[in-house]
Amino acid sequence: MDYLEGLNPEQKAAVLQIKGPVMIIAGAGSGKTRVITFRVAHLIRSGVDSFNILVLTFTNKAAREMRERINHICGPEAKNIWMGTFHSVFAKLLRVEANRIGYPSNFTIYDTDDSKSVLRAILKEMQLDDKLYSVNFVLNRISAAKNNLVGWQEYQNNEQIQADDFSSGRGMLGTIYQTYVQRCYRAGAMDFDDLLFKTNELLKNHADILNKYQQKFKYLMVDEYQDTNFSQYLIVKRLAAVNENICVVGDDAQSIYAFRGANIQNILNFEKDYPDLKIFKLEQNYRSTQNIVNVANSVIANNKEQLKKNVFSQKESGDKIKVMRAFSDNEEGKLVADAIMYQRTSNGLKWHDFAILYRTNAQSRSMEEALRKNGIPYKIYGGLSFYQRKEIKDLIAYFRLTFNPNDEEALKRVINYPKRGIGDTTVDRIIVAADKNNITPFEVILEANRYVEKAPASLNAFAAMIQSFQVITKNQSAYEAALHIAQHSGLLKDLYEDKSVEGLNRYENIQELLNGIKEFSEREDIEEKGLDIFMQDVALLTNDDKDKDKDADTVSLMTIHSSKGLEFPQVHIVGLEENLFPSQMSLNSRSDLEEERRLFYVAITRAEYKLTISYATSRFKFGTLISCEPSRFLDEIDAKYLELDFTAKPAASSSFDDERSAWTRKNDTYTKPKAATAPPVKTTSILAKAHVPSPGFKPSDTSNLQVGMQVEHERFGFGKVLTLEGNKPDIKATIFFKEIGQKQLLLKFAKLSIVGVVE
DNA sequence: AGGTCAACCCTTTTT
DNA sequence: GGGTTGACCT
Repeated sequence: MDYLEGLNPEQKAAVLQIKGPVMIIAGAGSGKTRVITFRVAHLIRSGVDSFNILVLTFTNKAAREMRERINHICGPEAKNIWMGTFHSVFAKLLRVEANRIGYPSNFTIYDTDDSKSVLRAILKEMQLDDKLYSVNFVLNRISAAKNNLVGWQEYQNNEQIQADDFSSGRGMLGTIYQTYVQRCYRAGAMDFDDLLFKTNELLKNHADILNKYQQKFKYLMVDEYQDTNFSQYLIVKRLAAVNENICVVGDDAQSIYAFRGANIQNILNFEKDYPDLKIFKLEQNYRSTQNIVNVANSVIANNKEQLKKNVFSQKESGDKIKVMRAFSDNEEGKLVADAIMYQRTSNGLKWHDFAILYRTNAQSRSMEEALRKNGIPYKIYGGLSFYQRKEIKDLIAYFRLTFNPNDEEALKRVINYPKRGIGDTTVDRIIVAADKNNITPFEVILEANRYVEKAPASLNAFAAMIQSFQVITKNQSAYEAALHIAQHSGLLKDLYEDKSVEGLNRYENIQELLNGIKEFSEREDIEEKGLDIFMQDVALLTNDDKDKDKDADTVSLMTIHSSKGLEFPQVHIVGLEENLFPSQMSLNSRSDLEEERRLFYVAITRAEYKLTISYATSRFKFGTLISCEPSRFLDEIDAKYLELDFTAKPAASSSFDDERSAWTRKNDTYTKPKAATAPPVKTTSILAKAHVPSPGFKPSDTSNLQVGMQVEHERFGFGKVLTLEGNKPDIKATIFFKEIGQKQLLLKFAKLSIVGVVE
């Protein structure tokens, strides 16, 4: 039992308790990952069949790393464990059982963009006020319903929900929800929430299937349990109901995903579901200095709802937490960059010892600029992932359409990209015909001449192309098929011909995706290697799943949310300002504000020995300068842990005799140098303001327009006709306009009035 | 059908 | 400040 050495008593007890319900409350930096991996290893060593273990994690990355570590201890047995995110594990399960709920096993997984696009179409068709029914609002509402296992029927029949919707003037939400579900079904698609919703449906309505998986997953572990939602909670509860070998691990203080449906009550009330529960608390923080741990504790103490624990560190007390003030977001970037430069040089550190954490992605820009100016290498984590880039989504849409021609979002994406003369009008006609005849859009295209008026010949060609792809993917390897599709769709050529920097980049990204598929084709540890298998969980892959150069020596930039679980020797938390952190959206309720505070807690506890916090007193927001107040969270830190660094001062220096009051003083003693707050200059183009039509301007009949005539154009002003070319309806005129110069106009469109014949 | 330009959101956080 | 949408032009 060598792996049990080096665990503290509490960790060891948690690892050894393999039977019955277990809850491990793991404070930040308390060795949680070790405990989980060792516990799984211990299950296997104790004779549990690795096929009977299910481990649910928050990210794919966490699952991969854990599997590697278990593999290290237990060898290849580790491969048999079902391990992954809720979404990927149950997507896999649903593909096996899809026919039981009326879905094809090759169902598409719609990502958030797809979902929004479906909703946009529905809202447009229903002609609803897009202020009242914004896509984001509607999607959130539907998502919340699904995460609470409220289907559209129940949504429509629930008096409370209906009363709420009607009182806010959004009585159509139930109908939108219904249409959305039906559209997804018609497209053979599930959205992210469906993966959990449908799993619940499956387990609830099919006793044999529930029984099958209860027998299979005799041992369950759930990581980051504080971030599970009701839908996830119920899946776990159902699966664990017979054996009750359920172990959840988490930290209520780090629950930061309530905004997307996570329910902190799942962990706070876990004991109620399992009276025999054994609770273990990991309270020793092995990551950070005492000062950092104490600061974190003092902040989180302001929250009411939490499980009791006492996180402590036995490391040195360490440096105080430095607080820097800047006068603008750009200056904040500069201060941070300078501090990193200084620290690296004077302590012989690497760039990768530093992380900059922020509340919102938009804050990365000022940081990036400062780092670039100083020649500091950096990498942004999160943000737009590889798989969210347009060109990647385009090619993947071709793949999706090949395997599931009913995938309407994929169809809309590529039917006219690259351009093949199938415009919006034709697409609209296809959709209308599909609705009318109760068939899918692709079925309409297959018989375009029958269903679509003025169907362009390119429609038939498009259908034939997709069908040829279907043949190719059956007979060729994933890589060969993918390359074939990239070439024959015209996508590769289209990108190749774009010689701009971005175009080149896009072309390279496609090459990279193809390379990835090639690697997949050549893998030896899996049997099925078709493109269809590669595609199965592409929608679930995220940023950290494609880290090619993670060993690079760079400063890390990321949102606090994506920093969860990571640690860095030196951490900068930036933008500690009211309305930014805590976010303005969180100020209305105690629970939202407490979530912000937990977020701050997470940020603080990423640091090993040096933590620097900064804020700016003014910042650009939506292109305009606003002034900012220091965050209330700064007030919550006991001053004895802090070291204020206000050396960056504007010309008119300020007096900070009373340091504590510096935060709270609403009107700083110095006057902020009046930044250029002149109204933003409207950069109207020369064209736009070129001409105001003469009073009574009216386009005249131009069928007998002659070269040399003087004309007036609605926007371009007065000019003279230089040449006329082309035949009847498509006559093109070259006209020299006094104000803007020469232009070519098609007479059938141009709004011209003949002023006179001169010369 | 397709390209260009102004107006319009917008910023929480993401599996 | 930046990306997306819709109107208008060709």
